[in-house]
Amino acid sequence: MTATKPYHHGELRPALVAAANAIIRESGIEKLSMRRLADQVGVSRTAPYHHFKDKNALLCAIAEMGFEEQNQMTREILDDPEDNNNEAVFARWVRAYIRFAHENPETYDLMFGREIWKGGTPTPSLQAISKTSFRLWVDLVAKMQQRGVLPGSHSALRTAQASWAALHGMARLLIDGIYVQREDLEEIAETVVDLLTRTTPDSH
Amino acid sequence: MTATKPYHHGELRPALVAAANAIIRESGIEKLSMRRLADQVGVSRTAPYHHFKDKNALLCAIAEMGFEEQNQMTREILDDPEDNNNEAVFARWVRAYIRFAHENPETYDLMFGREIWKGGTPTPSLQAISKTSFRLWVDLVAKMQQRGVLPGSHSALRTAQASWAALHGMARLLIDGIYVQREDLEEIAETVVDLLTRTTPDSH
DNA sequence: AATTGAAACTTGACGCTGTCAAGTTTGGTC
DNA sequence: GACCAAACTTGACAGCGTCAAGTTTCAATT
Repeated sequence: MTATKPYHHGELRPALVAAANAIIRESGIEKLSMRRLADQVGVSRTAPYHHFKDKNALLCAIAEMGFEEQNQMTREILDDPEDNNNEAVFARWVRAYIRFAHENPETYDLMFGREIWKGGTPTPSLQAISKTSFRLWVDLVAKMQQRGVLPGSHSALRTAQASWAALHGMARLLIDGIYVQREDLEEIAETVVDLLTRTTPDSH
Repeated sequence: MTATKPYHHGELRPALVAAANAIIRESGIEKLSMRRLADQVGVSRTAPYHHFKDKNALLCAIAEMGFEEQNQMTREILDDPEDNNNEAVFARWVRAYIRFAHENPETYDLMFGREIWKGGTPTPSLQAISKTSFRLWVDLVAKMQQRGVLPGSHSALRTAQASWAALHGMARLLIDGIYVQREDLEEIAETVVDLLTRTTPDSH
């Protein structure tokens, strides 16, 4: 084993992302600083700037990973071969979405929060993947409309926007802990699903 | 006019709040610093600390004002004497909520955002007024349930939590500008209202 | 095998931040 | 007129993002 640490780290970029993820997971985004991060990985303060233009760029990279994970999750549900059960798919997705937000609150904040989308400047690639992510959601909504699980009274896009807003609001409720006891969240999610999926009286 | 500025400002606290509000309105929360604020008002860096324990306390005070404004808005709609029109009240409230978020995005962020509720420590008085605010919302939801505008399938509390999540999600959509063109927002709001207010088939 | 150029990394510095400690000025009360 | 508490100031410290200039290393060309 090479005891003397080499000048070149060799795997700095992935190491940085991993360490950054660990920090935000354990201490929150506000505790993540470029200097602390560099320290943790064992390089000098400015070394990270050779792999990320900005702190913003670093945060975007983390958010991007979050979208990748979430998209994969969505695709699994969308492409489930033995998806005979019309009703359950939508509820399953909602549960999965909330679970993701619950298990990765800080990443979720980066993905959808002010830090990047308002304060900072989302990377082109981040914009791209978030767009893809939403498109997947629209697809799923359209499918649910065809099945009569979601009402077809508005376009798939509008319905997707409206229902995603509901989901996002719940995630925020969960993460920020306002207006809600954490134990109640599951029941609230159920309520949201019920409110959204009540098909119109003209079913048949 | 007293040309030589006196040692005691006399109205520092309100002046600070006003200046802080102006700063966040024009430049966003991230541009608000205690030093810049003090500078703007014309006092030394640490003068504000005699009126606010913390930066956090200052932010809480601003958020509190936001809740006061919003609560007054809610009460006006709740207590409207000539409220004959069952349907419209709910939609009106939703529009008002979204308008508030649209016109005071930075204040809205403070009221419900991470900065205070996760990062910082909400003042007791802020907690109190936000609780009041939510209670008003539950009251309105209960009223709407009695009128059959909102479904009574779940308790007023759950329904309020779920529907508020939808509203909050829309506000975030609007403010952060993700997944949505600003012009579409009105139509999306309408969609949300439609989704929530479709009364169940068992109306009578 | 030596040279060269780019990439990875370091140290130093600047201006910004929140806030603590200690000192100064002021207005009101006994 | 003395005194005290409140309002306010200056100085200081540690931390932040990041730019500029220097050093080390690796890999490819000659």
